[in-house]
Parts: sequence; C-alpha cells; structure tokens
Amino acid sequence: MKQFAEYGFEGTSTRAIANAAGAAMSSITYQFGGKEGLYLAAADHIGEQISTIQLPGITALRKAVDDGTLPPTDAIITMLGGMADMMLDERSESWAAFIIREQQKPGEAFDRLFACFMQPMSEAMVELVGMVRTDLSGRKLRAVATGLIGQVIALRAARAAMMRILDITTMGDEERATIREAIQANARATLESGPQGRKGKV
Amino acid sequence: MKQFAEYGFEGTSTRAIANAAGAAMSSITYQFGGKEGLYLAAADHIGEQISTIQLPGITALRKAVDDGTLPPTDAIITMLGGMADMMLDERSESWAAFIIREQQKPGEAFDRLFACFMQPMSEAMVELVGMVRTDLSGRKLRAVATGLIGQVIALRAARAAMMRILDITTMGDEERATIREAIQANARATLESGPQGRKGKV
DNA sequence: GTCTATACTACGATAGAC
DNA sequence: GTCTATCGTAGTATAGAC
Repeated sequence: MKQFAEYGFEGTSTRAIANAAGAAMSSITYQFGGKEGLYLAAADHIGEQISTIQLPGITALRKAVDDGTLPPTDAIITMLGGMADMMLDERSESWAAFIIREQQKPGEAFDRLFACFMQPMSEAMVELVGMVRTDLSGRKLRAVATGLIGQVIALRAARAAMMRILDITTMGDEERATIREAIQANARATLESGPQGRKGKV
Repeated sequence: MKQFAEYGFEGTSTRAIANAAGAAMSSITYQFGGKEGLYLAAADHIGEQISTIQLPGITALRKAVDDGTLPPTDAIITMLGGMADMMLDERSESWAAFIIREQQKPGEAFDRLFACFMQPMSEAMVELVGMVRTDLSGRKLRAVATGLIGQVIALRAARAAMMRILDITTMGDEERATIREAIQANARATLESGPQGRKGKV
C-alpha cells in the first residue's frame, strides 16, 4: 500500500514490495496472481480500514437524527470533524495518496473503494444536508454537499500547498484543531444560509 | 506533461515520451539533461500557463478592491468562480494531475509551482478574506481561506468521486454552472458569517 | 541538433527445488 | 507455501554517424 501510494502502480516494482515485506517476489504471483491482484488487494484493505473507522459513527449519527435527539446540523458538523481528523492524522498518508492517485485515472480499484466507503459516507452527508437546506434538492443539493466534503478532501489532496498557505511546517494538535474548527465554521455558515438559518438568525 | 501526469515520474518512460513527441529518446538527454530535467521543465511550463491565465484577473480584482470600486466579497466570489472554471475545464486535466501527484511527495518541482502561481493566488485570497472577516486574523483567517480554496481544489483532486456523488457522467456547461454556483454560495455564506454579515442580515 | 545503435540495469513472470 | 534461478522485455543513458 505504501509503495503504490508513493510511486503509483507503474512506478512500483514487485521486487521493492517483496524486499520491504521480507518475502520473495514470486510469492506475489502465488498469493495474488500478480502485481495487479496485489494492487486490488491493497485497495480492498484500505476500504475495509476506512469503513471500520468511519461507518459506525456515521450510522450512529444518522440514527440519532432520525430519533430526533440530534439536530441534523450538529450531525453534519460532527461528521465533517471526524473526516477532517482522519485526513489530518498522519496515519492516513499512505492510503490517502493511494486513493488520490486512483482518482486521477479511476479503474476497478476505484469502483471498490467508492462502493466500500465513499458511497455510504457521501449519501449520508447528502441526506443530512438535505434536511437542513430544505430550499435545495437534486443536483444543487449534491453540489453543496460536495463543497463541504471538498474542504476536507483538500486537506490531503493539496496538503503541501495547504501547509504553506497556513504557514506551518508541522501538523500538531493545535494546528489540527484550528483547521477542523475553520471547516466546521464554514460548514455551519453554509447550512445556516438556508431558509432555517435565515429565520432563526440575528 | 501528459505522460508524467498520467503515470507519475517513475511510471513514465522516456521512450514513451519521445515516441509520443515523434522524436528520438536521446534528444531528452541532450535538451534537458535527462528525465528529471524534462520533469522540471514540464513543471515550469505548467506554472507559466496558469500564471498567464489567472494572475492578470486576480491583480485586476485586487486593484478594484483597493480603489473601492468592488466589494471584497464580490472579488472573492469572482476569484473562486475563475478557479472553479479552470478546474472544471477539461484542458486542466493534464496539469492538475501533475500538480496533485507532485503534492503527495513535494520536491523541487513543487517549490517552483508554489512560487509561480500558488503563492500569489493564495496570498490574494487570504488578504481579501481578511477584509471581509475582520473578526479573524493569523492562522484562523488562513484556515478559513484554505477551506474556500479547498472546495475548488477537490473538484480536480477528487473528480471521480465528485462526479459519482453528483450523479453525473459527463461534465457539461450545465453541470459546471451548478457546481460553480454552489461553491460561490458556500463561500458567500462563510464570508457573511463574520461581523459584517451578521450586521447587514435579515 | 537529431538520429541509430548499444551498454547496462531493473522490470514482471515463471520454473523447479525444498 | 516459500524460496532461488532464470527468461524475455523495457528502462535510462551514452557513443558516434550525419
């Protein structure tokens, strides 16, 4: 996963992978059928990891909203916070680079990743945003939701530029909190710009 | 540029580049000193292209704001619209993939790209946002500005996922307008969530 | 300044020992 | 199921003709 993320599929050699894993190169052929099989296995592994981390919390948030114990706005803010934390965590570096590369030229690995965690996460987000922004529907609603998600994605996809713009060299707890809170505040403003926000404001 | 964008540095062969260009592979060594020299030349080319397209408009916007003939909020909205149009244009595919790859493991090519157009664009954005969101400064201000920029960046970095979430298969003028307007509305909401927005609202 | 020819290294896949 | 050895191919760089 690390190697594919850093050098891409074509740039990664099975020799280097086998060497880093302390195994023989021929074991890749035996266990995964070849380089491509190993790549797909890495994608599946990433999908399972992210699903395990993110989906339970999102399911709980959705349930709380449906039960009426949590305002949808708060659910969205919490969900975005969780996604931002994941993107800002250094452990997400390998798989994030893998997914970003795969998105530039999506293949079967992307199909699996999307179905595994992107689809359920984004659909939950669209539904929740739809509850708050009742003035929107269809593609307009989805466009607003992707904007919110986009702020989080850019934390990884354009990390190098973001760090320089923010004028930071290391990503510590303080920096993470500042970024997460800014994204959450931006999202709250977007959600409150709908009819409900206007009514209850000032 | 196209080859590096699609397959990455390691995944691109000088043979394939020379073949696509209809020239001899050895000419790369002669003209650019080798594969790496060609890569840096591609980065410089991208930087010059984007600078030419984006910087004049941004300079004009900044001047209009300084002259008092344009509200900073409108300047930010216009600027984000221009960036979104660039990201949504199919001609940006090659160089966008190049830059996104370079960000995952930034090297000298990233330094040049950042200095050439990212730095001037982001600094203009931070300054303009600072004029509207007078309640913010320093890193908090920069974090809000990066959130706005992030929505635009994600249009390219996570294009495959965005398309599926938006439930579209082709990016036509209609889709582009919907996405641009959603990002601009999100940005306006963020800008108006500051002290000036609260005062003038409802 | 661009070409062909070639040197040398590293690639992925496979065969066969254990 | 994992190893070593090896096959054929493709990588970058260079030498030298023109």
